[in-house]
Amino acid sequence: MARPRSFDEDQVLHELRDRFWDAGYSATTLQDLMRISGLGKGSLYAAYGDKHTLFLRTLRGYVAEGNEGLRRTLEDEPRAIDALRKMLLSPVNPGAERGCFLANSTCELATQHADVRTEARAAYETMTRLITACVARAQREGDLPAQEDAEEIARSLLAAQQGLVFMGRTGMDVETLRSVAHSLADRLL
Amino acid sequence: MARPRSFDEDQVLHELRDRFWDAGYSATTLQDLMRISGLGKGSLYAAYGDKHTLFLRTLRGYVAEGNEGLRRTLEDEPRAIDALRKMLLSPVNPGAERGCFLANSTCELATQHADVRTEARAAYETMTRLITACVARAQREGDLPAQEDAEEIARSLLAAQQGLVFMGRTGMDVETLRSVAHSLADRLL
DNA sequence: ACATTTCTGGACCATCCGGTCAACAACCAT
DNA sequence: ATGGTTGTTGACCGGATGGTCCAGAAATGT
Repeated sequence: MARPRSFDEDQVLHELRDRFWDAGYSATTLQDLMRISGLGKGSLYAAYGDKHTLFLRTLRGYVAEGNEGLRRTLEDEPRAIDALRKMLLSPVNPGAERGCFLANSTCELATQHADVRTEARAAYETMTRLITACVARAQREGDLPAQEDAEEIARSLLAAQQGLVFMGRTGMDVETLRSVAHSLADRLL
Repeated sequence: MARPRSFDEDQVLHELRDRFWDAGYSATTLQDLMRISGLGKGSLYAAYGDKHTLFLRTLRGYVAEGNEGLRRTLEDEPRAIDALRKMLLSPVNPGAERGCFLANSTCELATQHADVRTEARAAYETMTRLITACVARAQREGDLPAQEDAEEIARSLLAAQQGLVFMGRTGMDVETLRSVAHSLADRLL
């Protein structure tokens, strides 16, 4: 039929996402996107639409991957309590200063872009559901008190985890961060 | 000697801060700042320096006020445990979607502007010290186990509080937010 | 080989950006 | 009243912005 794309759409999307992640939405210019992808303006617009649409695609891709990763983390672990602990400790890693792409974007754009707010809320509701299921499993396995509300515990865990993500974003050193994470895990689980 | 300022420097600073708060740094233009303050470009530059310097002044003012407010909250309450509870619950209010100016700014700018990162880290260290002192008081008053590390508890509380601030920023409805906050308070205090 | 269709790159556009500057206005001390 | 000093304003600047568009390149099916 016709000439095919000369680049891998998903790979470019990942590279551009990294830029949005590190620089934020407003501070990322079309020139940045061109330089990083190696594509011309026309190609970018033809493939992804305008800057905001492109951004939303990278964000949605990130959320989808994150949800899938969380689901795997929570289901693969033999003991649910260990999975929850792993989830809570996940913000502790050498790349913590980058924070979370979704969280950064939410903080930057939530007031002005309703679609980002919607995306964020949906993502955290999904995560809450996944974590709630895992909490319920931990209760069945006898590792968490069965009389407590599973969703309430899940939401507390998620909030605590987001707090850790944020402390990482401030540049808190990994050792302190790890200590706080363990402390929270001990108190909440 | 000469002509005095025709505007209140601090009041203008507060108005401009609100704009940075809601729109973020990059998305706030000089035109916005002019429109909101009612001042010309020259006046803004003469009074506050360039955009970034002006932004840092609003941020530092916010941090200073926040620290002072926290200090008062923690010291005024007769029982330290009540003060800590109040602190943890403070992100629950109708204006929660705005989030925290410092947190929003950190998420947006931490990667690129070292001075914002520095400001954030300093602010959270100060808050940690204030909270640690209050935790120690709660231990002396017999409301928290005395053998635990006060700073560790303080950091956990601060992280949890920041997590709540963030959940508010996502637009989580106030009732759910309050429920999570109480749940965290019950588990951590 | 060719025609068709799509992709590609860059020229082009109007607008807006942050920042400078000089002319003018307002105020105070004398 | 006047002079000196500072504040204020808006015009102006070079460059960057996001976005459009078109001429030509490239790859496919025939």
